[in-house]
Amino acid sequence: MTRAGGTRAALLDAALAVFDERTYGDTPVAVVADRAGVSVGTLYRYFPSKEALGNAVYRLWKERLAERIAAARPADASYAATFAAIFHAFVGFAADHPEAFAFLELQQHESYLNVDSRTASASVDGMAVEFVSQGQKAGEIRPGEPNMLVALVYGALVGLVKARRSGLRLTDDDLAAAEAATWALLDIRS
Amino acid sequence: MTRAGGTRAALLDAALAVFDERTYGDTPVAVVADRAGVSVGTLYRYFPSKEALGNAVYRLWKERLAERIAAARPADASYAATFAAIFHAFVGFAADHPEAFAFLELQQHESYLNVDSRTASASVDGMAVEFVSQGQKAGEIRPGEPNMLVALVYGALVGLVKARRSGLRLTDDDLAAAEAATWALLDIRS
Amino acid sequence: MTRAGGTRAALLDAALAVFDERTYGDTPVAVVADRAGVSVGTLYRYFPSKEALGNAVYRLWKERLAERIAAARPADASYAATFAAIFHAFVGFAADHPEAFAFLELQQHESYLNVDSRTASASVDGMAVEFVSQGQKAGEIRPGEPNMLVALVYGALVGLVKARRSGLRLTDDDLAAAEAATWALLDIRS
Amino acid sequence: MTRAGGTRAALLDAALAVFDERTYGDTPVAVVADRAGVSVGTLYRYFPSKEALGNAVYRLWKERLAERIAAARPADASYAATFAAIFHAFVGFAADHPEAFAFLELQQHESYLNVDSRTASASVDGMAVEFVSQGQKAGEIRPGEPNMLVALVYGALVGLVKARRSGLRLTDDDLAAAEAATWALLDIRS
DNA sequence: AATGAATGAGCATTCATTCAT
DNA sequence: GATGAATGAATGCTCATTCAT
Repeated sequence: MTRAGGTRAALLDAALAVFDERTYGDTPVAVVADRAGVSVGTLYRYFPSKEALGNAVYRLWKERLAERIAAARPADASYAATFAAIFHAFVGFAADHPEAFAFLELQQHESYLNVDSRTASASVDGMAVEFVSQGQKAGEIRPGEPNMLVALVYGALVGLVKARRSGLRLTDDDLAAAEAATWALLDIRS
Repeated sequence: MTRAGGTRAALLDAALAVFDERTYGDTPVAVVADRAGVSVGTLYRYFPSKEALGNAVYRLWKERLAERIAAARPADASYAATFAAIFHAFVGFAADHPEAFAFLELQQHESYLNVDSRTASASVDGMAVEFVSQGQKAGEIRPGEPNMLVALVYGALVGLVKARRSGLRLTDDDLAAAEAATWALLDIRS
Repeated sequence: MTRAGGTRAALLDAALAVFDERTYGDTPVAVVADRAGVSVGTLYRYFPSKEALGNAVYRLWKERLAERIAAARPADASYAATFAAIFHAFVGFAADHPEAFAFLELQQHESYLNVDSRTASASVDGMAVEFVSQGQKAGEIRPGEPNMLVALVYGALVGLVKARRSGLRLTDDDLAAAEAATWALLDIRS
Repeated sequence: MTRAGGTRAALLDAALAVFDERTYGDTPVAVVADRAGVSVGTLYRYFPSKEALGNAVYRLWKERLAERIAAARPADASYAATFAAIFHAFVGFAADHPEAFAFLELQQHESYLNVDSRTASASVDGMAVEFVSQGQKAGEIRPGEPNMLVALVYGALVGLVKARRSGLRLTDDDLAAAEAATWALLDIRS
């Protein structure tokens, strides 16, 4: 056990770590159990299958990401300011939990995600699409299919995090520039 | 055999098809051989291992993508026009070879790519970085770490293609809007 | 706990029930404990191993069967009447305790029965063989190796119970006919 | 490979042997493969699962038993003579293939037999029930539910073979007595 | 050259048994 | 006494790779 939260939390932590180092598909459950400091049998006491474990990890972190973004959104602010807040929440999440972000966005989960996990994922997307739609109505965000704009912005952010993961060192100024550039994707004035 | 190019080409075709339908990691070599209409033994006559096959597919299509982008780049044109050309080449490649694009950009290859494959990948990136650097010197592309800007743009493009793959229908107007938005990521005037 | 007899009896009851529904070999001890309403740990307080539990269940019911047959045997009666009494005891036992009879006679226990259980089993057989031998001496039962005749009769009865278990519906008249037929196996006049 | 018939036949032979020595449920597939002199992987090339292997063995021998009984049945003969022929076929089969007979009749297969196997099993039963029904119409076999009479006779035969398996030595005279006794189960004159 | 049978290490999962609380 | 979390050996099955034909 590596955490106060007990065995289950230790398993979720260990699973995230090793799923990130290798990949969900390339990680034997024995490796997860080892990392968590428990036996395979114990892992199966907490999760009925490897898939269930993968879904639990996925959902846990998607929900944390969703919460962080939801919490970051200021009540009254311009769209540019709101975007900045959301952008920082997103990049901050990726900075604080790089393994979690990489696991969520850089791996393919199609083959095992269940409906709850997909719902959690859709919730993050939904918030983003809604944000864009409202910005368009307010005349602050460029016109166009909102899902497409979200895909572009989300993809850009994922690309950014992926590049950092590959070794790209970025200063705070760089990140500020990244924010400005990404906002330009949406800004009606660009 | 499904191609004039012979058995090797048939295997590369089959591999791309099944690696896209499933995943490199989830695809038994027997499935590739079946799809190519040959036996496993024959597959191993052309490729010494599954990894070698995966690398060959990866490199083949990364190189085709690089060629298409290189060919698309106009000799003398504004940076905006050059960007438009590159954007179209990229999106056109994804439209013409959706399985290839998905295999290249939507899967994780870290665990098996060899140095040649990584070189081929870097060549696409290198062209993009060079384009951005020159644009910056010419005062047309916003300042900032060129690798970072490339990561943002490349990520946005990948996000766009991924969204289409997930079922998002886009009109030509939508794509024009996407191009404008993505160019705004770089445009010094944004 | 489902019985006045306490935890041990509850475990024996539960074990018989689930060993019949599934099979001794296919039943995890946790299922037995659950059914008895106790924890696995408690099961192991009463029985040192799964084998010990299996043997206890086996012996318990073999002994009950032996007692019932012994009790049914009339003091003075013709062999035909004695046979009828034994037959009824046997069939009555199977009717009253179908799970017990099925567990005893329809499963394979060779892999785990200990010597006490085998002794209990032999006691039932012994009574039958002795009955046949005496009947032969009295000129009422057909000649032949008594163990063989017992095997035929016992097998016929097992076949009958097995058929009922498989869904064959029998009236009282049918059962009377079965008794007559089975007696014919032994009757020197047949 | 232990047989001319090739790997598949060797696996069926090995499976019967070890399923008889232990039990279907208690036999790891690795033991079957070992006995057949092949690797586990090879076993799975011939049978998609352990269940499939179990069914194949079951069906193979049920069909052989059915064939032997069908072949033994004389065209024109009294019911007693026909019964004698069937009895001898049955006991002869058990004598010639004791492991097959034990596997078929002394184990529980309910948990894995598929519909084809059950059909094969029903074919043996069906022949017996038909024989009894016709004998009843001809006034040679005692009245009563034919399935019940078959269950008694079949059970008696199984009991006989089981006893021999347990070490009971029987002479030809004993077997003749067994036949007479078993026929008495059916004979209307008993 | 082509085939496909054979191999065996590797993986997800189960379950009898133990023991700290 | 009772509990149930923890253990880890065992099992069914897969699949990359080899090699005799």
